Amino acid sequence: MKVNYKKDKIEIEGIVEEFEPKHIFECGQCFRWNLEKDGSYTGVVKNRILNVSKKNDIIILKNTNKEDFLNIWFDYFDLNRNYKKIKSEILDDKLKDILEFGKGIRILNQDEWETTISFIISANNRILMIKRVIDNLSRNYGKYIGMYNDKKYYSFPSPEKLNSLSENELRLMKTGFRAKYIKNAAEMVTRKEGWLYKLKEQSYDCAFEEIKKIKGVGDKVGNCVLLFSMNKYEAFPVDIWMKRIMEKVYNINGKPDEIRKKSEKIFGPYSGFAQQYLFYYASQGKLKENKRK
DNA sequence: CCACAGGGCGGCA
DNA sequence: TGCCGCCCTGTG
Repeated sequence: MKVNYKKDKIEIEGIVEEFEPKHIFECGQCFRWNLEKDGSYTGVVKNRILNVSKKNDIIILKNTNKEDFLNIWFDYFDLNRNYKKIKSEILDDKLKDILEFGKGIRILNQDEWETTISFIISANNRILMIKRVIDNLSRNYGKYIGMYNDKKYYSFPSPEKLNSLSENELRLMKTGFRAKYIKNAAEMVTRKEGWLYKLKEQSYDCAFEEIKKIKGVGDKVGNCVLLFSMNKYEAFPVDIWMKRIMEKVYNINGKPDEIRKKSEKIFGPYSGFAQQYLFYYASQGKLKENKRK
């Protein structure tokens, strides 16, 4: 991997096979990246606005600088990890097409708090709605960061800010029955200072048990938070799509936790990566296409 | 009007 | 423990 720092952008060469913006931002792990007219993606991470695109096998980061690349983006995009190697570890005949379909997926290292709230919102919800609710929260209760391409951007609201809101105010953001869960999460994270951020250092089992103490965080949401913000790659979120694809491809069924344990036997320490390729494939409707053939 | 979508809770056996 | 009705909201 080679990084070139230019005046108005940063160019990354040599990882194009393992970095596909569309697949990274649309595989269901994040909700604050949006497609621009020119095919690039713009997103908000903490209090930064970043634009990502790919041209001629070069990854281009705009609206940033070297310092932020080294301090934030390198870790956020998981650039220290060899995805080619991971894919070769989990590759089998059954996964061949699935890994090819989702080529260039990377698992982002996202903020624990934002990820927790985002996936509480995801319960029994659709991606478009989830994005809308997160946008409502940020626009109304986050901090104004600045403009990019004539659009205004806001940070994700802090635990303290959301804790200061009433359940009804949260409902006005179209959170629905999840409002009380968000309120509970904000209370816990505000009250037990540092609690949420320490989970990253703990074992999967311990972190899983802890995160589920938040109302609205069950097995599926908890696994998402651990996988997408706490480097717990044995996490294996099982939703309806994962049930479908694990049954169809591996003939595995049962309760979510049983599916997770059986999957770990197949994929080992790389379960979380395998999950992301499988989920993306299934949720994009590729399961049905195979059925017709 | 009804089904249902990327779950989880609480009540009840 | 395990099952089941219910929950906000938007879309078809």
